[in-house]
Amino acid sequence: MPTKPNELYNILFNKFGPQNWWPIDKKHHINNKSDPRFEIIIGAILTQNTSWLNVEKALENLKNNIILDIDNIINCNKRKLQKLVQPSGFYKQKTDRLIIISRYLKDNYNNNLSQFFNRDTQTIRRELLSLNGIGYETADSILLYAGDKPVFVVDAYTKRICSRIPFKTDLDYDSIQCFFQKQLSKSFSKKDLTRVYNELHALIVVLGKNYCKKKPLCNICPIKDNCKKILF
DNA sequence: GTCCAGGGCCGTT
DNA sequence: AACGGCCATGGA
Repeated sequence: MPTKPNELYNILFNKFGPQNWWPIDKKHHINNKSDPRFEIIIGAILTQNTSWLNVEKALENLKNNIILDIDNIINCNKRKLQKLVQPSGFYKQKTDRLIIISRYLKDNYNNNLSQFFNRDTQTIRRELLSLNGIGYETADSILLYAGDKPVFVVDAYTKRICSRIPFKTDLDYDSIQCFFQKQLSKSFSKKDLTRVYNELHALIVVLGKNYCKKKPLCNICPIKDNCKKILF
């Protein structure tokens, strides 16, 4: 029997424990009465093909200069915003993307994220994907981690791990997402799916960062007995 | 110095 | 549909 997603989840959870994503700065939002969901949206854009360490530097810059909310992104001088975003790389396009989604949320939802998220998941997803700079992974990260929607996020680590185990799925985004959601729906009750998708994606990132790297560390990998790609 | 990171867009086949 | 070039920074 080939390894299945719920087994991957169990192994990684037992090994690494709960990850409690998405990482946010709670103090900032308590002190300023700002919406932590917006920081998740910002972080999802800033982390596009970028290490989280660099994203943290940009988020620090932002929080040291402006309270993290929609209006402050829109009203901030663009050059200044670019300077703050710079450590996360691709800073010009990322600055534009922050402004685009902020404008969108202001113009269409009056800065009300509860109103934005309190709708059909696929409708929200289509809207996010229509924005320049929001692709599948960014949209789904926002839906899962900010919107608390049962949507499985596929990233480069997920694709790499799927190809190595290997799972019985094609390796394009939709195929992998569909595969995980279908399989995990069989193994977990509906009320647990959001939490499971949340944890599993975070756990996959831990595995991909530390073991299933481009040059994999198969000999010490926690899933080596459930994976065919032994190459150390 | 080289490689890589929690992608997405756009132009070319 | 699939692929390549491009966008940029900082840590390992």
